[in-house]
Amino acid sequence: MAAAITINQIAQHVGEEITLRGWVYDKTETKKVFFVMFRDGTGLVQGVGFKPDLSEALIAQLTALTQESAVIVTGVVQENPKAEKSVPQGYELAITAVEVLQIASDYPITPKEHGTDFLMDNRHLWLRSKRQWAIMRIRATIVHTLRNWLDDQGFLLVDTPIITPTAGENTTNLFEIDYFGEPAYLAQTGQLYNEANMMAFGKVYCFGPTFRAEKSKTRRHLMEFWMLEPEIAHCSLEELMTLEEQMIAHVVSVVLEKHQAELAILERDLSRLEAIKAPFARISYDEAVERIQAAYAAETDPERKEFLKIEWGEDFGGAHETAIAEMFDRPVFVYHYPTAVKAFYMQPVEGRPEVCRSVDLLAPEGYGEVTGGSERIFDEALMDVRVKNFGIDPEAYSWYLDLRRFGSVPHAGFGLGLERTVAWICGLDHLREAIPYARILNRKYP
RNA sequence: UCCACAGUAGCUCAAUGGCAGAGCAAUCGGCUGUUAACCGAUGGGUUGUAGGUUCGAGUCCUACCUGUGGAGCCA
Repeated sequence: MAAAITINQIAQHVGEEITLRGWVYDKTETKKVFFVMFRDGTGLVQGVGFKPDLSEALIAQLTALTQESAVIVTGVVQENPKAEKSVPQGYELAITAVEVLQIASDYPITPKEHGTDFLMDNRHLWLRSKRQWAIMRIRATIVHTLRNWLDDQGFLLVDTPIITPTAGENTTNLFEIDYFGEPAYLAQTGQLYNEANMMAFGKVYCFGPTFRAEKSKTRRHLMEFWMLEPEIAHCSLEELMTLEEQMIAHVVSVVLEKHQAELAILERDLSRLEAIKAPFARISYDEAVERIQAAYAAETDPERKEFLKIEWGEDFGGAHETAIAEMFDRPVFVYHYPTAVKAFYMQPVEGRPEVCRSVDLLAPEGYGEVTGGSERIFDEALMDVRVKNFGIDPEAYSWYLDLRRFGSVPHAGFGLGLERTVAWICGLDHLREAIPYARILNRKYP
């Protein structure tokens, strides 16, 4: 019995007879030759069966194989530069034996084109496709790299709860659940707990799913998405930006280093990723508004022009973010947003309380806001005023207000939307492909 | 919630108000180191639902359902 290996190890076994455990990805049969593409989760390799060399029994087995049938296949690894659809490229398997575990019939996803609705209904099967394979592997690397990088920088992972008694940011847009007769909510953010954890451990982060019951119906929104949220004691907004740009530039470089094959499958423009080097541009909200207004003045298409309209004080829409991002070849920080459009806990700018010490990072190519962060208010009296003005019940937040009473320090933090980061790095046109099972408006199946 | 578009074979789509079709997939046969292979044959339909106009509706009208794209909201 030949040694069982995985396809990603195949280059180390040229000339050897090996065994693969996987599935049939595709099959072409001619009078003389079988070409069976196998996948095993680690890669794709074409198996070749030259009929005159095969036993009748093996020919019968290969004839019966269908797309997505489960097989254990044995063969001799050969180099073949023409095997360019394989991953890794350049290898194929001369089939010597096949053990069939299950014959699949009428697999719904064919090599031809399909519509979004059909693919989303078959997401559990769609994940087997080459493109989804590439995305999920890059997503895993992004998660791994982000966490490792923070760990190496002295951050401590401290998990925050998913079931929470009160709203994190916005009082609407919460998923309410029945907590033994009491209302509770799925977390929109771990940030408030993060601040408590930061006071305990200095530099912390949480990473987990967050939930927004927004009736958003765009390519940039999910009801359930994963967020990485670092929170740092004694950190200024400028230091926060430096941390973010180093972290993100590092993640992009690791993906470029480890996932050339996956990026090729996704047909990603590598030059756009290779440009992602720290430092990133930093512009104020004031400057951003001026730049958008200039773009508005220059825009000739009346439809596009309408979306670019903006007055100082308004938050950015998708078109505004894209217009700003298009002016740079790498992500751009926009800082000091109007206090009125941001959350209650953001520190006002000294001498200019109408803007706050907040910063969003806009990804290139129209991928929008990938991080949002700020310095937090640490003065107890100011926090009390803000809580009152935002109509927040101080009783429900008394544990949070305690943080300003017991050893309050200046601090800052941000949240990074994982799916937006994945979509940007992979060059996806919709967030639904950036997460295994997307929860989007009116869709929770499968 | 609002705006726009769409719903016809397993999938992707055609069909001036007048016989409901093609490609792919499936099945069968042929052919070729193929890789979205190619060639031939076969099977496959309550045209999203309900109602209306009409001699006649996939097509026009009304309502609803579902989906897609976008707005607002946000990461």
